[in-house]
Amino acid sequence: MNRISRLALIEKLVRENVIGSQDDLLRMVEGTGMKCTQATLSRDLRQLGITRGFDGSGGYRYLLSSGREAAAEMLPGSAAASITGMTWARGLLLINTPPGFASAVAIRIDRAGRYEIAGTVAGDDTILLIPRDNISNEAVEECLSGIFEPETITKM
Amino acid sequence: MNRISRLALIEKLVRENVIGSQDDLLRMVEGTGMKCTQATLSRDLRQLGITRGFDGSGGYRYLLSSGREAAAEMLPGSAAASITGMTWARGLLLINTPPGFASAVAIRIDRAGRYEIAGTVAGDDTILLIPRDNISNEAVEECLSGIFEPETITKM
DNA sequence: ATTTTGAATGCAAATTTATACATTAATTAT
DNA sequence: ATAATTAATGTATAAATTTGCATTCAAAAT
Repeated sequence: MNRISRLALIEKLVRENVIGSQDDLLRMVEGTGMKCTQATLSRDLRQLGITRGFDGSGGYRYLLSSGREAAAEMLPGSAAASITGMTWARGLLLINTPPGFASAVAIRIDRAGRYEIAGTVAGDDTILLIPRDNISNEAVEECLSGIFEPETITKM
Repeated sequence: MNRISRLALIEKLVRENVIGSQDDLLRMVEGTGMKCTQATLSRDLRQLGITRGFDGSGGYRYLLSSGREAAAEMLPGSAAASITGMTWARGLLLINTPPGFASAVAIRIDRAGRYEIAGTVAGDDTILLIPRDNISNEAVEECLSGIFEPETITKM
C-alpha cells in the first residue's frame, strides 16, 4: 500500500496491458485493492518514465521507455550519450549512436582536440569520423577510448 | 504550405529543438511563416508517431518515436521520396534528394541493412554513403536499385 | 468546365493530463 | 519521545490534448 509497491504495480500493469488513459489505469489499480488518485498516477508515470504513445490502430497506449527511448529523452550532452557501434570503411570510421545523439557525441570528440582526428560530420544517429593521413585505425580507437568511458562504447 | 511540407517541417523542428507543448510547436511553425492550428498539430504528431516524453529535467519534450525511423515510416511522401542525383568521389557516393528528404531516404538505405553499405550520413538534401572496403561502385548501385524503385532514381 | 468525392482543416467542446496548494505521512534530528 | 523537516498525496483547478462536426480545399470523374 505504499508508494514503492504502487510504482511496481503500475509498471506491471502498463507492461502487461493496453492502457489508454490515466483513468483506465486508475481503475485497474483500484481493481487490485490499491487506492490513489489520477493526480498521483500522473506523478508516478513521470517517475517511471512511462509515456503515452500510439497503439498502432488509432488509439493510445502507455509505454515503458525502452533503453533507446530513454536515451533520447535525455538532453544531448548528458553523460548517458553513448556509442552503439563502430565500423571502419574506406579509411573512415562510422560511429553509430542512439537517435538524435550523433551531434552530442561528435561534439565531445571534436572538443577533445585530438590530433589523430581531422574532423567529424554528424547526422542524426551516425557520425563520420575522418582520421588524419597516416594515422592507424588503432590509434583512432585509442583516442576514442580516452574520450569516452569504456562502458559507453559498444563495439560491433 | 501544404500538408506534406508541414509534416516535414514538424519532424525537423521536433528533431532539432526541445519542444514541450503543441502550443510551443505552433509558435515555431508560425515562426517559419507556415500557418495552422494546434488541433492540426495534434493530428500531425500522431501521423508522425511523435510522442511527448520527458526531458530528463522535470519538463516535457516531444520525441520522434524511434529516431530517424519515424520519418521514414510516417512521412507520406517518403514512399515516393526520390533520389535526384548520385556522384561518386573518393570511393564515396554522394546522393542528392529533394530538400528535406535526405534523412528519409537515408533511413530507407540504412534499414535495408545491406552488407555492402557501411553507413550513411544525411544532411538536408545530400547523403554521403560510405561503402565497405573492397565493394565496387557497381555493387553499391545495385543495392540501391534493390532498395528503390528504378523510377525514383535519376542518375547524374 | 462542372460535379462529385474524399482528404484536410478550423472551431469549439470534451477529454485527459499536470500542477498549485493544503494536508497528511514519514523521516531525521534533538 | 518530540519537534523539525522532508516527502507523498488528495483536492480542486489549470493546462494541454483530442475529437466531433461543419467547412474548405483539392483531386478525380463526367
